[in-house]
Amino acid sequence: MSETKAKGARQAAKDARKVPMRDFSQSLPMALLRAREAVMRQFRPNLRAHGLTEQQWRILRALAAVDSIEVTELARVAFLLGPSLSRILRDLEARGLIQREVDARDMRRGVLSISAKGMKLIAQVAPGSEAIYASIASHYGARKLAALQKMLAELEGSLAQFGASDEADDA
Amino acid sequence: MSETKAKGARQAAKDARKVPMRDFSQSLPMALLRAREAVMRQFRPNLRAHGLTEQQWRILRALAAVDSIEVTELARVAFLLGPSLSRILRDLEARGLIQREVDARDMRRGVLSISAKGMKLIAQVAPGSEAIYASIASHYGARKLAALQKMLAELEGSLAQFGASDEADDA
DNA sequence: CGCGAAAACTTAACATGTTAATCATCCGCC
DNA sequence: GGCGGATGATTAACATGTTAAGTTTTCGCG
Repeated sequence: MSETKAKGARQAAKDARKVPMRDFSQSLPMALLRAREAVMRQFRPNLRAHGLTEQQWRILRALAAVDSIEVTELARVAFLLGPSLSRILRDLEARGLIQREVDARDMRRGVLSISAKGMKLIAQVAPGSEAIYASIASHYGARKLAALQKMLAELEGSLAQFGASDEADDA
Repeated sequence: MSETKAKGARQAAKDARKVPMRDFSQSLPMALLRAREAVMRQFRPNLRAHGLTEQQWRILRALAAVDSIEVTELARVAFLLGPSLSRILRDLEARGLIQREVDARDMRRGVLSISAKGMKLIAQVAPGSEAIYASIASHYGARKLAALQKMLAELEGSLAQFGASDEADDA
C-alpha cells in the first residue's frame, strides 16, 4: 500500500509536535465567532430581503438615532473601520438612503444624516428584526441573555487597556 | 443661518420615527463583535509577526491536531466557508506549509495534511499565543472565562435548530 | 504670513465573508 | 453501461476587514 507510506510520512512530521496547544474547541475567539454567526444567521435573511447587509443596517440604525453625525464618530458607534465606512457611505448615498454635507467650520469633516427614504426602509425592516431578537431572548432566556451581555462588556473592558504592543504606553 | 434650515429638514424626517428600536449598545451581535475584536486585537500582532492571518492560523492548528483531513471536514472544524478555505489552502500550499493529495477512492475529495515546515511555524507561534491567552484569562478571571465560554456554547446550541427559514424542515 | 505636523477622510491593495454558479466525480437505477 | 441527480470542491462576483499610503484642510508657531 503506497498509501500507508504517505500516512507514515505525515505522522512522522506530526510526531515532532512537542508544542502543546489548547484544543480548538476551547478557543475563545472561536467561541465568540461561532456564537455571533449563530445569531447573525437568524437576522441575515430578513436584512437581505430588504437589500441590506449587516453593516449597512448598523449604519442606518446609528443614523436614525441622531440628528446628524460626523464620519469618524459614526465609525466609532457602528464599529466599522474608516475604509469600510467610506465605501458603504458612498453606496448608501447613491441609493438615496442617507445625505451628507460638509462641516462649514471644518471642511475636512463630513456630516451625515439619514434621509426620509432611509427612515422608511428602517420602518420596514425593524419589526422583523425586533421579532427575531425577541425569539432569541425567548429561546435562550431573557435573564441569561442579559447576563451574557454583561459578561461580554466586561471582557471587552478588561482588555481595553492593553492596546496590544503599539499603544501600550497610552496610559 | 442656512444651516438651521438643513437641520430642521433632517429633524422633520427623523420625527417620522414611530419605529421603536433597541439602542445600539444593546445589540447582541454588536456585543459579540466588540468582544471578539477586543480579544483578537491581542492575538493579531503575534500572528502578523509570523506572516499569518487569523484564518490561516486556524487552519494550521486544525491540521496539526490530526493526521489528515478532508477539505469539507476542515471547513467545518475551522469554521470557514468553502470559498474562503479554497483560497487559503491554495496560498498555504504554495508556501509549503501544507500538503494535499487526492483521495484514491473518491477523486472528488481532497485530503490535507500539515508539512514539517508548517509544524515548525506552529512551534514558533504557539508559545506567544498561549501566553496571550493566559494573560486574558488572568485579567478577566479564569473562572469567569470558563463560564462565558459555556454560555456562548449554550447560545449557539439554542439557536442551532432554527436554520433561519430555508432549512427549517430539516428535522 | 507661511511652513510643517496633525487630523479627517479617502483610496489602494490584498485577504476574507457570502452567495451563486460551475466543474468534476460518484452513485443509484433503469 | 449510461443517464440524471447528488456530492465535493473550486471559481466568480461583490461586500467588508485590515493595513498602508495619499489628499485635503486645520492648526500651532516661529
